[in-house]
Amino acid sequence: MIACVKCGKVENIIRSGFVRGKQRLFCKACDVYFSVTPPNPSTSKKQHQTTIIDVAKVLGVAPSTVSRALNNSAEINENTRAEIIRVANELDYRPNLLAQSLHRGETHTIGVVIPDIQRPFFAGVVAGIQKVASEAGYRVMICQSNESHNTETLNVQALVASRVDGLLISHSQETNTFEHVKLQLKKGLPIVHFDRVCDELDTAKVIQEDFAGSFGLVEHLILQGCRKIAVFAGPEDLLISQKRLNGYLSALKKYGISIENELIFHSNFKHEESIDALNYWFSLREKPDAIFTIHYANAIEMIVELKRRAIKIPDEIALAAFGDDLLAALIEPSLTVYNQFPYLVGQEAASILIENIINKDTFQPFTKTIKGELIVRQSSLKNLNAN
Amino acid sequence: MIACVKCGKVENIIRSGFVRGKQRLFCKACDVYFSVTPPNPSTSKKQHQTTIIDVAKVLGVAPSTVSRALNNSAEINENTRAEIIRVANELDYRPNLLAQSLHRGETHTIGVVIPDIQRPFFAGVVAGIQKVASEAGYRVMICQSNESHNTETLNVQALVASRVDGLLISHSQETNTFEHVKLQLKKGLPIVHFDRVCDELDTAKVIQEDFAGSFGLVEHLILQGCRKIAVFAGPEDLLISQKRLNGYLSALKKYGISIENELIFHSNFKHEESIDALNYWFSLREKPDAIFTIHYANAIEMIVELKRRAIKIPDEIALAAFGDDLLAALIEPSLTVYNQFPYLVGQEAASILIENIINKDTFQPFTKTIKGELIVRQSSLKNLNAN
DNA sequence: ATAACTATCGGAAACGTTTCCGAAAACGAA
DNA sequence: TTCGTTTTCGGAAACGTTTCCGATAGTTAT
Repeated sequence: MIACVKCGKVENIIRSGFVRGKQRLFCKACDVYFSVTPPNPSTSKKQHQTTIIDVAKVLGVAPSTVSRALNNSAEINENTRAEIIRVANELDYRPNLLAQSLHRGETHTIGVVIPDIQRPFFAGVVAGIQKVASEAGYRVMICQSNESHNTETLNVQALVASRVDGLLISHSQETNTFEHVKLQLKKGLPIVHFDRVCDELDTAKVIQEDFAGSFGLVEHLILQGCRKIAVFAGPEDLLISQKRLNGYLSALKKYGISIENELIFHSNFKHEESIDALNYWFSLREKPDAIFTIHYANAIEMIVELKRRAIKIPDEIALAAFGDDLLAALIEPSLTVYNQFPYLVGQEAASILIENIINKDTFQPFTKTIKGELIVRQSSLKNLNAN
Repeated sequence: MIACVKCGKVENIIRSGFVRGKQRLFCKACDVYFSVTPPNPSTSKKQHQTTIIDVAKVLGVAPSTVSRALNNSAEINENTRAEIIRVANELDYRPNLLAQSLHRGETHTIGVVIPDIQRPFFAGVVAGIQKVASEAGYRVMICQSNESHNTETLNVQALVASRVDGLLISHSQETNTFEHVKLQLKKGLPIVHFDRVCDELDTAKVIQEDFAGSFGLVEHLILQGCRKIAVFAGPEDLLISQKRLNGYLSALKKYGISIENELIFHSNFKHEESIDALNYWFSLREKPDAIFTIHYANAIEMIVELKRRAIKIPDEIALAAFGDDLLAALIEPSLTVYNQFPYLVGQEAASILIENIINKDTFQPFTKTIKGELIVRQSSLKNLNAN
């Protein structure tokens, strides 16, 4: 028979139901309800990371004293501090950043949303981001959208839940509405866009010379004597595709070359589409004498296919592409490209975001353009080959 | 004149020093000390992420009620739950994972330490890791050691401070002592090694067939008629280099080919060393007729250099390498390789780690070997070219 | 009417860390 | 000795969330 938790007597106890799998009792004398608590299971000493409380116990001081010692406070005796630091090192104390960040209201973590880490451009950007972040004492949390708007939205939500101090975003191909970003911007979260930016949001941006780079590549093809230049573009909604396409159109216009719609092929950058475009263009009565792809991987795919068809590059058809990689230099013929300097893009983006985080109240969003470089290689050198 | 905080009188007040930039006062009547607190600065309503407390205030319920509603508790009325969920969505409530993880004692985050994200092998591994982790509800935090033992140690410490639930580690080239990992293992942190593992630690491991892959590549070269096969190895301390070198040695032995020390070149995988090795080998009285590199990037570098020297591959010298990439297939001559399937390595490693995290008390470390694939390409096909 | 049960809400305390404050001892000046 | 200062420690409360418990109203069975 169970005794009352208040008076200790058993004669006035009646049952009062089962709640949460446990018998509840009522003492009529005291007007008190209570549960029958099972015997305390042996709380085995569980392995865990050392806490400030563990260090404090070893030394017989308060946790606040340990904290002061480890954090350059003036209100700690130097001998006490040295002793605390000694024990903390002995016990391999590592601050719990969860607790620390919860208290401080900042995590020193920046979230990065990119389409695909396996793409050399984005791997390069991430490397640049990590370099700058690391030097500024920030961690980096990377998410991949895999070109899906929905995944991108989930990524943003997960990073917000992790309470990142700021976001670096390069949008997925699919993303054409931006509520998920707008909402966080409104809440005051620092956000910097890079590469695939969004013109309707007042964020800082790091972009490349999409227009000028494109213009320069097409101009170079024109100066090589090309007159029927086909362009393999991306989705019509994708801002960088629009800009690069405009550079193409502008170069044609400058040199008085008429624009032919059948030479403009819109795609989702897929391999099969590279082949489709080639098939289409080579079925025309007048074939193109040059191809410009706005994403270099498609140019690689086309080089492989043209070589398979024994079509001579650049004699029969020249190639030029936006973006660079070691492969572009080593494939034969080597590919004429516009190098975007992804590592530098990453560095700039991280640098601007950190400035935004630190000077949150005064930061004014701006756009930083990273100047790329036209690299002429074998794939477009028609005149040289004419010798 | 300031009044006593206790009795409200001013006549018994004396000064009692300056502490923390503020005047302290003493009331002789009450025997009470206090500071002069400056007027409360206007606490402007600061923008922040919505908390459970915000939702609770809107509805006039307790925070614990909101928590119960959002977490499938049985002790919440369905109407109350629906109302709370409605308001939470309206206010875009996102759980604060810092607080949640602090309470639950787990972060659902796994830490990954790799040498370099820009290396396609590791980018592929990371992609595989992220796939499995994401499906299991885990986040991934990636750190790069940049082949430095010290940076690797700092990475581990940072991840521990972030209270990751487990670690996936591929060691840097420099790392030859493992105290930093042993310490965390002793604290019960789940750890899985992949690729560059450590044999002295009782962790689960995901490895490739270093020996067998190497053996197969060298055997293939021998069957192509090569008899003076040079090997471009890594640092002597690096375990994967040792294993791949052993595969080389074993294949030579199987076919009764004597081992010549000048054909074994140890390096740190640097580009300049690729050139150094070629210079050395071509200065020998008897030049090698094949080269096996244990890291494919060096083979690429050598192909470029040999072509520059107008040395015919594979007629004069064949090449084969450990590791694969698109570039290996597209360079000319295309490179014979052992493909390690990095994405699969990443998937397996993440899968094992998550199992370790979930079944922490019963998990037994084991080693999983990922079977790779020998891919014969142009760089080693001597017999075919003899026609 | 009494006993026993169920449903569901609010409050308290925990997680680890930080920072503010008072307490109290020590010191220096008048 | 009194007044005024400095040093430095411990305690309390905050950060956001979760989970345990009791409180209390309602329901059912005897």
